[in-house]
Amino acid sequence: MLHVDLDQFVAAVELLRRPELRGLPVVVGGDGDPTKRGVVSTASYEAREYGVHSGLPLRTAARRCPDAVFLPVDREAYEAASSEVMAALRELDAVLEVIGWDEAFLAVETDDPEEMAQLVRRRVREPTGLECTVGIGRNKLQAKLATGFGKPGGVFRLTGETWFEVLGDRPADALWGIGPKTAKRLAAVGLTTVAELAAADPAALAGIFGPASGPWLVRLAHGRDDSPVTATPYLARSRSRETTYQHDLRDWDEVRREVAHLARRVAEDVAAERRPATRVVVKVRYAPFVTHTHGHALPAPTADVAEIERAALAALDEFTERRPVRLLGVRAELPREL
DNA sequence: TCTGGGGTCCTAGGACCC
DNA sequence: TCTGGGGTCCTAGGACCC
Repeated sequence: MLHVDLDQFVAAVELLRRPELRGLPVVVGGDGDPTKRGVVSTASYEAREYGVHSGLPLRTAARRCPDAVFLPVDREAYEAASSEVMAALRELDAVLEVIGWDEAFLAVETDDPEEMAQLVRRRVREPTGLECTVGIGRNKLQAKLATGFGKPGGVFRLTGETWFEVLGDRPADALWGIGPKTAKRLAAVGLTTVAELAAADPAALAGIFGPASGPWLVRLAHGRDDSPVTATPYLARSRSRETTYQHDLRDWDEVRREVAHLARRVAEDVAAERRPATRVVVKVRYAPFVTHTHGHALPAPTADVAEIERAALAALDEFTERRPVRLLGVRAELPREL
């Protein structure tokens, strides 16, 4: 299994069309104005030296790195670049599973995976000008984790034999699927490293994390993963639109108008899927960042704009608090099969 | 550090049914 | 008349990922 991950993808796409910015700290996020509400999408390696990283508030990024060049997010440009990369990968003799804008798995049959990985890097670089890192593993989990050790612009292999040597002493949240919350709960029961988690009793963890998640955490720590690489086209389970407002909304009539607007945009996306929505959910984040959702199954599946808008407004009516609103969102759920 | 936007999957609790 | 047990569906929230 090969895991291909583009290096500083969003920033790299921007540098391709603005070569004069090469070598400078570049931060892409929001509408490019670091005084506004928004977070960093991607920071160039130069900006990362200043402690700027994805998810950091733009205002904080500007404080840490005042000389950085701030650029607005240009989704279409990244989607176009992503399509070029995936098209190049599709030329290879392998099963390709796209897992994001800038990431994919390749299942290959080869005696020399390192050579294959270097071929992948060339095949991406030649048509696109973009650099990537390739992780090699016996399964997707190993390959995905290997990539982190090859960054940037390298190749790294992880196997069952080297797994604990490389990862055993790392914190549990080095694993793909363990974040800060789970790491904290694990630490509370004395499990801080990957090796410690691997040695834990799956049944005991089932009691803490649930019947599926508990045993899965232990398998994860062993680097076990039997999920296949699937080239089957992706079928979205939901479509959503949300907006964080530059200034909190205080007028509930305006809140209603905004929800109606988001609902119509979601309905357009749903119609484009050529599948009806089965459920509509409204999200409200109040000014102190407290977030709630309300939603209902639709009486019958529909892609009708007016019905989805009506369902969203009905869900909004379940919110009785009239405090200032920071974010509104509308999500439509789609059936698993057509 | 006043914390985006678009997704996925899992869990818990209540309703409801037999 | 103070109260079983199993199954399924619905809803809200949590956690994680890119």
